[in-house]
Amino acid sequence: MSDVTVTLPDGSELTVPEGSSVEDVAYEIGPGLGADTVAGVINGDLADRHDEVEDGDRLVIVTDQSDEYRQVLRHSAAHVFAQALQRLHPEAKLTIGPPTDDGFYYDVTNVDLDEDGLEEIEAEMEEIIEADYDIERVERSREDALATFEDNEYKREILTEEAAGEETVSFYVQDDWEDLCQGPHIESTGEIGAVKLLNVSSSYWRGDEDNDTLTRVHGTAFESEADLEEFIQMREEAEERDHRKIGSEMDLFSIPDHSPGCVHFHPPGMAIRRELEEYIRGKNDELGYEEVWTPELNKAELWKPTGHYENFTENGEMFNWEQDDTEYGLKPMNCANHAHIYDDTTHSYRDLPIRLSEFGTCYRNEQSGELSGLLRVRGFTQDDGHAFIRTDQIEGEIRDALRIVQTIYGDFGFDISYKLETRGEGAVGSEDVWNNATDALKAAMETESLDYDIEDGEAAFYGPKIGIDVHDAIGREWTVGTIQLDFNIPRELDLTYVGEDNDEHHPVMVHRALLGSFERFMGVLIEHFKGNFPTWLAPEQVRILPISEDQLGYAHRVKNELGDHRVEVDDHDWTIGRKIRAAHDDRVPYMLIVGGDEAEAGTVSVRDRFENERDDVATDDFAAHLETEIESRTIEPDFIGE
RNA sequence: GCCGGAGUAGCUCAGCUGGCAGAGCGAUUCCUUCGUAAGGAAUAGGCCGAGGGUUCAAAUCCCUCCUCCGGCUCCA
Repeated sequence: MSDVTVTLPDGSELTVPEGSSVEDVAYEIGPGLGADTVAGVINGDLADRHDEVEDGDRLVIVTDQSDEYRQVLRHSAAHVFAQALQRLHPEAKLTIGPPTDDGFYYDVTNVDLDEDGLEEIEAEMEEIIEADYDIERVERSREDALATFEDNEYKREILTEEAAGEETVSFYVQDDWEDLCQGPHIESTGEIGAVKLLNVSSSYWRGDEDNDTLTRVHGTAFESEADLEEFIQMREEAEERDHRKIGSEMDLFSIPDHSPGCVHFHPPGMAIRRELEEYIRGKNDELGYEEVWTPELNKAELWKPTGHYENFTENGEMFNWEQDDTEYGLKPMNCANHAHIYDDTTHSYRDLPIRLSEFGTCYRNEQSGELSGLLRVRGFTQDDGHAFIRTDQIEGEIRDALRIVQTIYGDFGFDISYKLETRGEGAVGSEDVWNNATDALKAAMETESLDYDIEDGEAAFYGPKIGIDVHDAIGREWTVGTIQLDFNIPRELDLTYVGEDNDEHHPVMVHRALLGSFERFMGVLIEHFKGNFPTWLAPEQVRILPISEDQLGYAHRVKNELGDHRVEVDDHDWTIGRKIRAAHDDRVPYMLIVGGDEAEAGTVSVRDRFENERDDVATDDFAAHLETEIESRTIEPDFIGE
């Protein structure tokens, strides 16, 4: 018998007899590890402990101490769910049930489920766990499996497509129940310490909206009840972070029923938006952008040459209508208008780059089910900008944009990730042109030493895109800023500049939005800070709290001394304790408490939202600090303890 | 758009086996003038998301629509 050699995580190699399983290798390493083996990771993919290793494989042994263990446990929990479901609803058809980052789901059909039904199933799951059934892997012929799923077209499809060409397929059996599955799984149902079914929603078979609608049940599982408790608590905290809740508590914005997907900014929310606008204006100035403004309402023909019209009307995404025998529309993007401004005069190669920026309000008729607070809306204002450049200016232009993006997200303390979206269906322009543009973006990111994921086929129709992604409170990923490189629209619109050679050339367009849209950015910003905005952004930066009515006059004098900032005097007929409580609830960074002593001494007593306090502060000192703190965009109030 | 859930006072919610629309917080007024996370009392506030139906009687049951929430699909 010949041997095979596998590479272990520490880089060492181990030679084992051919036909050895993951578990055999583990025993070879040590009997303790062998006994603890739950599964393996072969060349990056989870594998059953009985799976054979092949020569050259990279192997990681998974025990109940491994990061992957929870994934295996949750996959088994999905099986326990499916078994419980079929005990209570034998007619239910199973499709797929994988683990996810924070739990598992199972897509089922032919059964009606609601929240009450979930409780019943959860109770049944507890019994299955209590019974501690062994989970065993059984190999069966594909023919046999097909016969088993005579009336389950989904499992049959998996067998005829994914498992095409396989002689045998694996089933996992627990008690009298089994499921077609590649595994791996834990040894017995009793290993699951805690399960919870979270909600019932829906999905499409294979994620395609032309396919059948399935019922998706989300759940989660942990090694212990304590871990589950922690998870539930984290979810509750995430709910507290929800920008819709905070937005209403802080009176930042509303999205009334009469304007679905269109945000009404209230004065406190607009204060934040204005700060963001001024901040970005500053960045655009640094980058050499000139601000313009273009209208939302245009004739539909504006978007026809570029392909925007076709792209945005295909799925009804553009608001457009006939009026006086002419078709009009609301702009879904700003580039066509900016291209017009560029094209309105002639340009020399010496003039380039020409950079136009606009806080441009766009409208897109997003599907009703997609709307979500500030994060997905129908009317939004991009901090948009288009640079018209020569090909020799591409690298510098993209790198400048990437650098400023890093500064900006650093200023807010955001964790961001980059992605590169490449040419997809419906793209305009030749593949060569796209490859050049994509390579240019890659080169710029690599020069800047940025890590990025590639998302094939996800780009806009006119050019490849760098997306800057951040997470919301419940872990959903949203693209905020973007940088896109476009060789196509300048050709389609025949935009030109006169080169050194006295010939006309097409410029290259860089489309970029640093924050993305003010709406989405504010949504993630609210969740990021949980409403506790840095002083420079806080709608109310300082609240002055007089101890009694006698100090109202002094309180207003202090307000005047603080200059042009967002300062309020609390003139309620409340006790000081109540005023402090209210200021904390309103997330005001600084409270200045003024009583008789302060009025006499000309001082203030400072309290910040962390409950730090300092008495007998000269008003000037606080005013000077406030100025500096706002100027430097400090994330947390730091007058006390600096 | 699809599947499921939900819409009651400014906010959070109770009432929903049909029978006079409720609470807490907030707001207003009065008392209190207070020293570091909610002082006391009183008052006001509602087309029970909209429209239709069943019924002697509908917040409650049925239908249609609107909006929101969670997924899916799609995107800044």
